[in-house]
Amino acid sequence: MVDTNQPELHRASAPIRVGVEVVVFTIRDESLHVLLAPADTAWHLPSDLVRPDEPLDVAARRALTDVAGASEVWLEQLYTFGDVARDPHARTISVAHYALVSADVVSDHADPRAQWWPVATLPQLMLDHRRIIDYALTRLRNKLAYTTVGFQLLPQRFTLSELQRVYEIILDRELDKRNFRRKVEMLGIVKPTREQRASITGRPAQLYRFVATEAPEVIGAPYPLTVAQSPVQIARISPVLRRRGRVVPVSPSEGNR
Amino acid sequence: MVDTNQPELHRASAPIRVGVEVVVFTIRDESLHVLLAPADTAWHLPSDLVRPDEPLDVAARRALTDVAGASEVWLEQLYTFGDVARDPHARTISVAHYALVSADVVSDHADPRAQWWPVATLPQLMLDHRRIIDYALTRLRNKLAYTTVGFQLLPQRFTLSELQRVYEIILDRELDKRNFRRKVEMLGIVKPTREQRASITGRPAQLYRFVATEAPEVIGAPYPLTVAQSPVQIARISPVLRRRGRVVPVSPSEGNR
DNA sequence: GCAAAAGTGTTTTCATTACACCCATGA
DNA sequence: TCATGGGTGTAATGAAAACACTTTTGC
Repeated sequence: MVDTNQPELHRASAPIRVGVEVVVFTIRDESLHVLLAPADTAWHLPSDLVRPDEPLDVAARRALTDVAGASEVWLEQLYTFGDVARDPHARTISVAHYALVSADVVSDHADPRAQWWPVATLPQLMLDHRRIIDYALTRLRNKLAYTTVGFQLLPQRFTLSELQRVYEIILDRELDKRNFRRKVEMLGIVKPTREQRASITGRPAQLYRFVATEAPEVIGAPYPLTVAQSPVQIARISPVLRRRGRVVPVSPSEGNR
Repeated sequence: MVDTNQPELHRASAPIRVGVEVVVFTIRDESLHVLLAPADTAWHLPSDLVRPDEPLDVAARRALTDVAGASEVWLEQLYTFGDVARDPHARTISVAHYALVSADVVSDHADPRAQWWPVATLPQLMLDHRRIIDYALTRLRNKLAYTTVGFQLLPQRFTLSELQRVYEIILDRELDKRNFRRKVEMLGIVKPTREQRASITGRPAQLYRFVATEAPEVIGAPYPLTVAQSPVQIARISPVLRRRGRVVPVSPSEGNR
């Protein structure tokens, strides 16, 4: 809150618990997976309560590390879920995050019971975690089209075919090889390395690395996106209009573009 | 949080305060304004603490109503600011929202000391409220280009020139009248009414109303944005690439597109 | 030599842009 | 009649989409 100068506006500090949840995405076996940990009757996202002396992202990174092992991964705040009844035990608001990891980063989990689940066939989930995953997936699809987040799902060096597969898997749609390569080339966001990768069969592929682009700030950091936007549209998203009334209940904001 | 089945993962409930803040935008005098309330030495956003028995959006709407009077307005969650030091008095995380209101809706404030400030010339602000406004503005600019939020800043009936002015003011750029009208026409998101508005001088203008479009869900609601996206691009945003490293600190996620 | 994946250009289509004049009204 | 804002169409540009064959390697 804010108005420490206007104590009359403030009510007694409320016993609301603050937690973080992390939807950890990776690509394995040609499909998008989410990391889940088992509980008694259902699975759940990596999560924890926020400590009084730590920022939200640190809590999220800790939750992630406890389950996945890795912590040096791309992480972004997603949305804050605060329904009164979302956790029947105690009023708990959850600052949900999502993370993207390369399959080579987290092969061995810190929590051995944790498992990767394909987003297409998720198990029974606790509380509102299904909804959180759905929203994270929506956000990921959106951001994939106008940012370079997709690279976070690949190792440092990758082939253009691998990059294209990332896009195809997440967007769930085939892309034209030549158009894709021309676009990536034109954007100047990859650079060939001196290495090639021998494929199991067929011609060896050139290995590329991701290369940072012009603008001063990092995707995922909002405030510095002062004026100019809309970078890196690799795949056009189908133009469908959305309906919309005049007064709208607040709910997970489509998120941020 | 989640794992009520794994109490060992949980730490004692933390004394963290949960607040909401609302960036209320409107257009007046040909520029975008934000509603602020005065405190001793600085101005601040409408805000309040979240009560244990209310959802976040209800708290936000209450904070809004207390200051602005109106409550039947468009409201969306923006981002959750949770830096440890953002409020020196007590650890307080703030679930920031933004609201769009038509100038005709809030002429008389509930709090008579509240004032509209042009976003271009804001006064001294409390805590991190400047940053919250900056981010809300970024989000608004982004969403304006691919959603129909802009209509929330207009009364029920409006002229196409008024609509165009909304876009020009927020995007801070002139738009071509014919191109703008063709686009709006093509999108089918406005419908002429039987009324006209006599302008102070010159030809009377046709009044239009906003009309909902195809897709099943409401903008601002994320999870139902299942697959298809990218509607209503009224103004193209300049194509600038953003730089991006591999590991990114979490910060106000550009938000959601 | 053949199976398998890598790599490479051109044409069509469509949306965005740029651009200038007539119309209806009140004073 | 004139000042003011409302209203209208067409051509040029540029990005996205569609489309098929050659190359390199291992076996």
